[in-house]
Amino acid sequence: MPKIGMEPVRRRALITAAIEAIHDRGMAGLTMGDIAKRAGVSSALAHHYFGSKDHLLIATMRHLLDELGEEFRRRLAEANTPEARIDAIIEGNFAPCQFQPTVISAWLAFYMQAQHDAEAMRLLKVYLRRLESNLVAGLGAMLPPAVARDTARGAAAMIDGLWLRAALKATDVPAEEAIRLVRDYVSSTVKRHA
Amino acid sequence: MPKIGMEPVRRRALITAAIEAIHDRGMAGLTMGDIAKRAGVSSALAHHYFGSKDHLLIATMRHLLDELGEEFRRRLAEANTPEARIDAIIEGNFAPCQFQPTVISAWLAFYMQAQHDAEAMRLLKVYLRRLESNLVAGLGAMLPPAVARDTARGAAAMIDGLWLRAALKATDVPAEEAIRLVRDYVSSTVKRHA
DNA sequence: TATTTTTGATTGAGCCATCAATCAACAAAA
DNA sequence: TTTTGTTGATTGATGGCTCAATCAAAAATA
Repeated sequence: MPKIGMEPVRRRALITAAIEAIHDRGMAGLTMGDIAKRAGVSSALAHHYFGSKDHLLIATMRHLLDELGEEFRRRLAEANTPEARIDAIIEGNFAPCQFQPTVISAWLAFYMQAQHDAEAMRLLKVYLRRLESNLVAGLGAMLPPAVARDTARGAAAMIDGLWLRAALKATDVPAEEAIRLVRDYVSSTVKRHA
Repeated sequence: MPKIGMEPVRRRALITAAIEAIHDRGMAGLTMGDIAKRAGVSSALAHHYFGSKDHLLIATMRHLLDELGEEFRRRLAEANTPEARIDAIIEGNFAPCQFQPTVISAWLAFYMQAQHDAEAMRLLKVYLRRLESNLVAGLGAMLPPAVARDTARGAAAMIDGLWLRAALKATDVPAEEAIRLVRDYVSSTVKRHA
């Protein structure tokens, strides 16, 4: 019973399916057929909407960026003090909808892809710059510029590292603990320079 | 002009070639033919020595682990104080031979592979545990147990995150700066608890 | 309202290229 | 001549992508 206006629904479903497929097949074993099957459609339809596997992947990455960006926007809108803004960024990174095995795997794949795909690299830099500038903006109000930049880099690195580790569940570090670790790092640096 | 005793030479060359191929083709575009060509041999020879693509990949991962382990061993052998041991671990992670785009890409691929490959996961856990226990061992002499564990996790995460960022050269963070960031984090935590 | 036309949604079948893996054969050292 | 090193040719399977055809809803027309 095909209805009209299916395009956005299918695009969404295929992107979600791609994220899942990346998670449990890996980039090497990723096929359009598998993705399409997970989305409940034929592989031909996936090609119809995205043109090619590469395009679907790029769209998936863009989706990840958008979701995370939206998460930040929501939280930053309610943060009034510099401290609250820092917390918003830290907690945004570990929000339940982001801090999931499938999503983390997809981000990992994204990082890999960026090494040999110019568009992926471009998108990734958007994320990196946004994260760092958000952190610097918050920290700038509490620390000397040089220290603020260092701390932003350290915190950003710690966040990414905690993501990486969460991907494997090798050492089970739940979101709350991750948040606490980054927060402690930042707040102790701020206190030291008070 | 085939000589005798080629096996270790070929194995080495193929593994290095695999690391390079992963870096600039990605896991998706990785082929035995490409790897073999980079190593200057036929793809048949790669199969002859490794049996299969999977085996070659596992051997490559094992090689990465061995190299890093050796780096640690060398540095830890000359470290007498707890402080020196911490430094040895931090600096070992950013040693020139480790902190290279190709090697970092391979580690990234390794992380991804671990999500759906049991052997890769097993190997990766070896690395994670070794890093964390080395850090905890050094920090235990200077900090209360709970704080030592947290700091070890924070430092380990920061190290991995700095690696991740170095992979892209998006935000150019040279080794010395990375080392300084992690060291500052650890030393300021130690001072705070002195 | 009934009928025709149009159009978006969808797929099965299949082409074509690629690639992992195998094999038979050959060259050089021992 | 046995062993080790090596390759080109081959194959079987797989997967990206195309295409012609179908189907059902919407729009247009009578």
